[in-house]
Amino acid sequence: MNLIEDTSSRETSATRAAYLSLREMILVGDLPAGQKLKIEQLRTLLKVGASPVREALSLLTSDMLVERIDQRGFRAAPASIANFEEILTLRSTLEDMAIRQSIPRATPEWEERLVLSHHKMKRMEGTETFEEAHKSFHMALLSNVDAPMLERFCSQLYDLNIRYRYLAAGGASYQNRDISAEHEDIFDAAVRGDAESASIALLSHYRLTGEYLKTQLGSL
Amino acid sequence: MNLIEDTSSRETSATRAAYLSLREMILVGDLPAGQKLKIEQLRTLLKVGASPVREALSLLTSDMLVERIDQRGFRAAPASIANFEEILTLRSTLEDMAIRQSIPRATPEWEERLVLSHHKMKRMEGTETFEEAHKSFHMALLSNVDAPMLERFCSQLYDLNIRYRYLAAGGASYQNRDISAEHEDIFDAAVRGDAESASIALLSHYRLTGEYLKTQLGSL
DNA sequence: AAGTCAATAAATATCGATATTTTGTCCGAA
DNA sequence: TTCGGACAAAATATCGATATTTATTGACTT
Repeated sequence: MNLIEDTSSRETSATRAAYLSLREMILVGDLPAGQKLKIEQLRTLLKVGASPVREALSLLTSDMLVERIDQRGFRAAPASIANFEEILTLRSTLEDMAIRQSIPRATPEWEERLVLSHHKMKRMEGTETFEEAHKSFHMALLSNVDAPMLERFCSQLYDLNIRYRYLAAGGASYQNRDISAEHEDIFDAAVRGDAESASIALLSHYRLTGEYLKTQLGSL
Repeated sequence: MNLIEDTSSRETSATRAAYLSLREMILVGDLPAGQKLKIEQLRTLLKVGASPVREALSLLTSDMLVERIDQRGFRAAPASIANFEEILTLRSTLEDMAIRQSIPRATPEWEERLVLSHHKMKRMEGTETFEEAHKSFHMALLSNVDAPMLERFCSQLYDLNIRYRYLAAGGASYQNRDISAEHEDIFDAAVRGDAESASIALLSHYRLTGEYLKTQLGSL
């Protein structure tokens, strides 16, 4: 009897499931930066064998979220102010490059993607799925660049940055800024086809967020 | 009795050995771009179990030398002119950034590293270890940048580029250029502390190599 | 003859057990 | 007390076997 996949069937491989779980746990801080990641411990936590766990951890080294020390296992990538600043610098350079390539190639489909993701992001403000929508918006901005590796780098760096947002979230998170307005500026310039303004607004957005986060990250 | 490691003892883990072998095979083209990489086949070739092979392949996806398709195994990353051009563009941007940070931070140690690697590279001209020395020289130029991720990106992109050199090596490899002189220019500017000139010379070196390689890559 | 579906073959993914290496601890000698 | 060094415990790395999934073949229907 071929049971229709309704409840318990596997959507994907155990490795992929483990990869996604571990990644999320590292991003939000359930697995703190620098922590040793013991195979056996994760094996029981994720209810899979050692092989998928090891493979997932190996894949996470791609994303620079996990460090692998030969013969000595894995650990969650350490966090530091210096690392945060490097992420910020690289992100600024690469996203600048990407958005300046993306906007001039504007197509109706791209504009629609942009409008939609911007709308969804505004709708999600304050909810727990905002993070996801926020990333979608930022990636949509760059999604028209015909450069897969550049996109991948930007996505990686975006994720690395998220971790620091969660790390900073402990402090009083009141910000003296109107973030929606910043997004609006980027969005407007992009739709208008003004790559120069869009890039400036985007980088300003990152710089301001970066400076704010740094004040909250004294603990590092 | 603690036998000194002389013949058969393992230098490192099986995974690391497999990783290095596979990487080399992909770089030089023994495993052609786009080819399916079957576990069993590699398992017997490398004389290790399936786990280290899978783990090595997972690690190689970090380097963008291997693609992983869930539930459908691995394949050597495809090659194309577009990919080659993207590598060239990213490399130019990132190495420009790196060398401009690296040179102003010059220290005696760094200068010595540079002099040494440059000397070794000249000595190796025409030999089979030239590739290695060439990479060492280029990495030494950037090695003074206090930005681990940037260094890693540059190193990755360098390796990706190597593959195209091997792909192009079939054609008549006569080049109407004096490559030693180009290296000399970069080296002199770097030692002199002239980041601007060094960057210009470096990027010119990459651009010229890129244009030459493109003429040899018609087959893609 | 083309397309579909079932049966077979091949390859991937995963598990459980074991070997190897690293880490931690305790004891004795300087 | 401290520094090594052996022993014990823990964790990693690896293997071999098996379960799942995907790819292939070939008969059967239209």
